[in-house]
Amino acid sequence: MRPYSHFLEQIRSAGLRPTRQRLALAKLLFGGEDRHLTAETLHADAQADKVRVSLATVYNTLHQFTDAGMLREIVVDASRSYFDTNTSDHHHFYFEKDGMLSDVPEQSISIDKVPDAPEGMIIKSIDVVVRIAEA
Amino acid sequence: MRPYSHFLEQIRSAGLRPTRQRLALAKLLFGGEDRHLTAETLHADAQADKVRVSLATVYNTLHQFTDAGMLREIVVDASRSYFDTNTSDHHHFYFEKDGMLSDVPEQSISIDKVPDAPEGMIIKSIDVVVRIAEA
DNA sequence: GTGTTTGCAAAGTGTTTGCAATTTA
DNA sequence: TAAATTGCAAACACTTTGCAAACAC
Repeated sequence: MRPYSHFLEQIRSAGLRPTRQRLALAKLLFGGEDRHLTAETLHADAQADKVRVSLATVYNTLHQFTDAGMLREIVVDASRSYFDTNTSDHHHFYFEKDGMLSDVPEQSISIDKVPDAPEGMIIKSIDVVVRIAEA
Repeated sequence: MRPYSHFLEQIRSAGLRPTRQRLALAKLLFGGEDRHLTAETLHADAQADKVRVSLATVYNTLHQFTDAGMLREIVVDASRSYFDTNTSDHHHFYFEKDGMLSDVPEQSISIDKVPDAPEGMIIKSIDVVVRIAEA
């Protein structure tokens, strides 16, 4: 597990004050394996970990971390926001039945020929979602 | 413009009764060029066309048409549902600034190597969204 | 006539906001 | 102590639902 100071520094360099809540959430988010999450699941994790954080603060923090490039938002469902601690370029399987996300193994998909952005615009990202249903 | 009977038949074959509302919406949806829309925009179009339809019925109809394969739902924004009258396999540009969608020209992008679906599951679709921002 | 569909208003869901109290620096 | 942050509850935007009246067949 990374040292406490790592999270502290990470939060500071995002221009944010390392509050108890942000430190606890950063530890949950970045302290282990990469993960996919929603505000609800992170809030539940915090509670399970006996960390007192309001849902509003979870939302604020998720957005602040996303703006700082520490998280990536994944849009797969019209009614829930997902975030990914892995901000590198990769694609997702979305299991519609249970609302779970997982990464598509890097070598198993590839995009040829990236389209040009219209004049005066830039491509922010190319998001690929492979929707999975039961056979 | 397609004849009235076309829409009537299209709705019937979806197992739905061709009500005044469904006919009017089908005409708006399928009577011209392919289009991208939300419940709100379709509702506004109906009003502009002097068609009295409630927003609830617009939502119901969009889902019924989607289930019947007449529309395709496009997920690009965590807080709004988009639909596309073009149900064939193609990808989208999403302009974050104004919430507009447009098709990616077919030849300008291509997916190599489609990943395998996990055991016992099937790939329902592979959705590609190219997010566009101002330069 | 029977079963389907509509429209309304109410309820629901996930998310954001306003603001006083608290915390950080 | 000045500025940032938190938590609550209220507000929000979009969508769904319950149900009586209207409609299709």
